[in-house]
Amino acid sequence: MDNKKLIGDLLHAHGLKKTPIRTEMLALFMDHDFALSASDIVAKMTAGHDRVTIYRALSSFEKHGILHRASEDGQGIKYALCGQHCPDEPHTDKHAHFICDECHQTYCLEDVKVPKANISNEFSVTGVSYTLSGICKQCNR
Amino acid sequence: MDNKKLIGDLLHAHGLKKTPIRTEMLALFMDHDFALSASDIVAKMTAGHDRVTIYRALSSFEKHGILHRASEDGQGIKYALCGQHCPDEPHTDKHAHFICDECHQTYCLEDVKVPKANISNEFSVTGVSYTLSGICKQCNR
DNA sequence: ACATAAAGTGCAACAATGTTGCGTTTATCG
DNA sequence: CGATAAACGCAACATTGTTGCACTTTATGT
Repeated sequence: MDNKKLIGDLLHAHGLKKTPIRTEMLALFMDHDFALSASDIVAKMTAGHDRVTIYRALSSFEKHGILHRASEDGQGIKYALCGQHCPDEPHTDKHAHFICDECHQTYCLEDVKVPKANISNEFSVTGVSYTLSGICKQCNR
Repeated sequence: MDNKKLIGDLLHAHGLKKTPIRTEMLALFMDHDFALSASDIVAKMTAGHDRVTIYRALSSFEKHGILHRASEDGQGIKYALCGQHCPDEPHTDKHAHFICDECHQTYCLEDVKVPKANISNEFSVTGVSYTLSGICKQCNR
């Protein structure tokens, strides 16, 4: 796949610069079907880059609707690529996520929509998160 | 309310010892209708106790089905009291939670049940979490 | 009441995640 | 090419959570 071109366009479309680090980061996200944390990325990058750079890139990507938070299970925030039509904050790409108890990967369940909330109107709901856990497709074999 | 007696019974029923620290901790949970984190508790306790002690008490309470994790939003794990009939791990008291974007408190929505998951059987689901966010009843006034 | 075992507490030290400030480098656009 | 804004790297720090070890307190049986 020619992700290089795709990534360049993606960055450009959001007014971000196409740097080697950010290109490699997005390539990593495209190469995995599960979510990645900052430390996952640091570990997978070819050259050893500063953690701060990764954190700042992730924040920027989230703000621009390129990535969304897939889970934050105490071992850090994991991000995944947003769908095609996800705008800047607030994100609208609302689907469920799955966290594996064995390998601790987080998967986006794109086809599982987050259920509508039915709740006392003392609370104003603006966000919903729906997260399943158990054993994932890989560990299940 | 005579929570003192209640708390003693609760601890005893789980084979835990009734110490001043743990009694005060549980009293704190009974006095608040939102979830508390380890640092919340350290701040609210009358005497300055070691963080480690609080962490270990929280873990113990969770293991014995006295507390459950209400949220873990990056600023730490918040716990809340379990319902009457919650057994030891795994917890079965499954309800939704609400996190306020303004005051950052977490509320248990005891009457909002967690929706059933409808998901590919490549994944084995054993846990579900359903968390709403927005503005809470206090901040909404 | 007393001894004992188990549970609970405190201290020190540590690991991991995430942030901020600041100076330098790099990409992009005219 | 030159200017500007974004991106990067380093140092330093805050917070959350853990572990090992020694000591204290609670509950239990006799």
